[in-house]
Amino acid sequence: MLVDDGVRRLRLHRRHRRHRRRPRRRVRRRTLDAGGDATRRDPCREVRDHRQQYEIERDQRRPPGGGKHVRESIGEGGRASSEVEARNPRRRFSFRAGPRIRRAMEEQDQVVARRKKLAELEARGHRRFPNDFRPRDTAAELAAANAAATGADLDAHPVPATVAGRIMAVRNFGKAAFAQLQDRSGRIQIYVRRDEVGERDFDVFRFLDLGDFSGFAGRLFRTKTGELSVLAARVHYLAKALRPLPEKWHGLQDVELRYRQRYLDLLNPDVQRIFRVRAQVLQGVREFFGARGFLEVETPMMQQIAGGALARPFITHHNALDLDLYLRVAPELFLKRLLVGGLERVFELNRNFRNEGISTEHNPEFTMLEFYQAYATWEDLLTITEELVTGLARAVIGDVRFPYGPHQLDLTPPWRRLAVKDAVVEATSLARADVDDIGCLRAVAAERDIPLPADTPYGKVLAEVFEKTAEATLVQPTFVVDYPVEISPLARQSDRDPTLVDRFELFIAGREIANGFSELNDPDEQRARFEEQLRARRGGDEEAHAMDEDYVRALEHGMPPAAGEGIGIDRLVMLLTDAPSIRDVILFPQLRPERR
RNA sequence: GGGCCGUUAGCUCAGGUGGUAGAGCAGCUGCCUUUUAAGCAGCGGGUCGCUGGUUCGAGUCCAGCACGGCCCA
Repeated sequence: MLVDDGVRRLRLHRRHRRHRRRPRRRVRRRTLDAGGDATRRDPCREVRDHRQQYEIERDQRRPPGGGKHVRESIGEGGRASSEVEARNPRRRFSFRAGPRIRRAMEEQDQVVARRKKLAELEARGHRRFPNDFRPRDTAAELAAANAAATGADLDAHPVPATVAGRIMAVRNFGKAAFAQLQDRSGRIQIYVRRDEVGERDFDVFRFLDLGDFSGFAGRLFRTKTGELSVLAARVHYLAKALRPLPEKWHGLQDVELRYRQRYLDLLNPDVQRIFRVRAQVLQGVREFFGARGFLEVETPMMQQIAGGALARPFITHHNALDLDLYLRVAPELFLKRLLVGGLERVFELNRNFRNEGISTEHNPEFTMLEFYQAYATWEDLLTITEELVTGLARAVIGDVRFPYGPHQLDLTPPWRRLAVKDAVVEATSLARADVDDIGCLRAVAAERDIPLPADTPYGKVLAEVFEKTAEATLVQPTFVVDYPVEISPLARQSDRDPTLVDRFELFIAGREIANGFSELNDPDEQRARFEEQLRARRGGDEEAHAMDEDYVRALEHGMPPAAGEGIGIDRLVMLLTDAPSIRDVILFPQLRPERR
């Protein structure tokens, strides 16, 4: 019933399209067909005629609503599709795919060929997409367990093998063939001989394409060249790939396609490796904090006040409550409420969202580790950070020294400490005394076209100049310290200098990796800081922090002295995988909508 | 937001100065029972991102737009 309905709807759809397509088909024939009517291809045709004809056809093509949807009619079906339809009128489509995708598939001769083979399999009694095959072995396990076995050993004492995976390569000899099968562990070679698998299974193999999933049962042997392979006794068809794989040698190279169709990119083992490392990092972080008595928690990602960081939030809306909500820019204020509640050591490993530009270092959603420890100060965090990051490097790379792009990084602790102002001195022509002078800083800013509103406070000017001049020069791990209070509304003031806070940021390879500080737990001071931020916000600073009354109330109930830190997981994974772009370490990075 | 670069067959890429598009892989047909990007012979496959402009003629020159990349803000 459902299917019938779908088919009918589909046909309606097609009739519709044909309507709009017809004029296009005429255009195409005239301009592109090689052997067509000679008069139509006359190169001396009057241009004016051409233009007129074109405009008439263009207007016909245009749907009544306007010109926007002309592209719906792009890529008419042509011969391939009509032939297939004639041969197999009951061919089913995925009704979830949009008409554009379905049509694109009809056009490709490769898709036609694959559908035909699927039909051949069906005709021989195979289900379209069977799901009852269970592999017992993986490629890597077979290789590891039989690494020492010679060909003679394997022949004398047969080792059974049952594997499943995607067919990545076939070398065919007519009555025998070699195939490369890829499963989650890697690849193994399969040898299929007609006199071993029999006529029926050899037929199955003939109707398999590159990219298809299949299963093989047989025994291990070694080829002339010594490669461990499965001599198949049975061939199982498991799932058809209706579309072809990317080029077998180069893989997907088009960067846009790599991100848009990550499922194809992931067939490349080098790409898989990055995401295995990422998983290793997440697991490593959990083990690290679990071992130190931290509790993993989850706090709201939809917040009524987007607090905890100076950043522009995304806005969403809750219908039942008729309430605008923000996607969180940081979990900080909620994690510190947990300190008030007595949890003392907590961490959260989850996504933040910032409504800002997209670049090689910024994705709108990114993964952040934040952890908070009562009875600790920012200086305790430095050690924890060194231990965590070097531990991850050892686990993932096996060394604390490794290359990143053109740099050779050395994470051997202790890491350098550098005051913000000293970093600016190092990176500019300013003397140490000049850095205290807002005028001098502004001059540097103007020189480098750094926009600064007239009433920007000293601390913010300093931070801007630091960011634009010094950041990129901090290649080896460096804790930058002595941050100005104006840009740190949640951090505890320094006991030695009230214009500074007890805060640090970690830079590696010119990028901010971590940000931590001793927490401000004085509710009166916190309220004053929020009010200062409100003034900046009224002055036009969209990133200034909002007032969070409940958070102040929580502090009024008493928060233990504590220190907390955030570490950007994506950037850390970039370092550990030598990835030049954050998009390389995020499975599905945000892209503009696809338009064709 | 600005600058530079890219977009050609399903994929990877060629296509001096404008003359009507090629290769490899993949696909199809045939041969081949130990190959390693298997091999040999043949065949099919393109709105050259989109829209305009210049021109007798545009993949190629010009403009705008879309998407992507890099750099800058």
